[in-house]
Amino acid sequence: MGRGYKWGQKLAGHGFRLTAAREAILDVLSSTNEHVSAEDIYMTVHADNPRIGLTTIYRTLELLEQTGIICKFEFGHGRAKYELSEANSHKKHHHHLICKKCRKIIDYTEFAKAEREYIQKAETGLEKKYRFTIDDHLIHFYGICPECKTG
Amino acid sequence: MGRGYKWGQKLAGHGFRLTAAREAILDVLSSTNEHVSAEDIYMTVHADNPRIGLTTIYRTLELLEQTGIICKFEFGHGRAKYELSEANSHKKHHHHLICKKCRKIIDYTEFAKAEREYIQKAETGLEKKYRFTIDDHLIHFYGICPECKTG
DNA sequence: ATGATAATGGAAACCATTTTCACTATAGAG
DNA sequence: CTCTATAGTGAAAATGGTTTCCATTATCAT
Ligand SMILES: [Mn+2]
Ligand SMILES: [Mn+2]
Ligand SMILES: [Zn+2]
Ligand SMILES: [Zn+2]
Repeated sequence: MGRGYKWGQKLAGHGFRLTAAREAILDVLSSTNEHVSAEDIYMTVHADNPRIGLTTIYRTLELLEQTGIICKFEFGHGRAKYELSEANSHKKHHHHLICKKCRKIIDYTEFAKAEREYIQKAETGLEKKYRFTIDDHLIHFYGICPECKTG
Repeated sequence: MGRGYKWGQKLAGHGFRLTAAREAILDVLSSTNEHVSAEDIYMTVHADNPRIGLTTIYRTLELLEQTGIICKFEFGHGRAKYELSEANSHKKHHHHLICKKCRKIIDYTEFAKAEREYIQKAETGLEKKYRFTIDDHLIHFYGICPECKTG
């Protein structure tokens, strides 16, 4: 029951195999708190295993997103970024604080109570009024980080 | 004091001219409630004035965004979408409800009180804890619209 | 082992957006 | 009004992240 076991189980549950490439990609995602791009992952994986191509990175990221193992974010900075989903990391449910200048992205988990209240009220109300079935939400705050203010 | 007057003033305040192309683009944005892409705008503008090129659409959208006249959204569907900013339309402050299947986007303005409470609390707290200066936020809810459920 | 299917990598294609560059329109000086 | 500097423009080319193609390889069930 090695490190890959958990992922193997997860993927098998969706009819996929845990290959070396997939494990390498999941390793990168598991061992960072950053929000990494396909190319970030490619470069890290490539250092250890140059046989793994960028195409496989993209394919795997799509697969992992479909199976709910990772989340994809388009912060509007050109390239998509990924992180392990809540259920698959020790990260708590969080939202993002983004510096408009340097593009730093901070996960914050505070204000959970106030957030739950608002989200819950809004979701219920929107489901009723617009007859949507809502299953996800996204909250970003934008501003200037302390480094960019003084710099 | 024609229709373009207001825009002329706004742009002049930033050192820009109100040209025919810019007015045409602002007309499109003013006369829709949808979230339109550069190409949407191009096609509409092009019908009346085929001399206006797509490059100018992109350039103008960037300019209008910089001057705060419009807002750009990257909903993650490949192309950016634009709408007049709050101050420049009769739309109220709103957020978005998005169908994951058909990509329909609904503006909602409900829950303003609960939202203000949460936003206010979060912003204050985040500014204090992370020393950011926050000036914007974005909230999206995702789900399936009624048409896509029955379809 | 064998055949069926899943996974892979490199090259090419895709496609929204940006850049380049030569040209045109305009405002402001004189 | 004319001249000139500058702002604005369009077509074509470039860009760059992502996707598709296709021939090859790995893996699973029999
Ligand atoms: Mn995050
Ligand atoms: Mn909107
Ligand atoms: Zn910053
Ligand atoms: Zn729908």
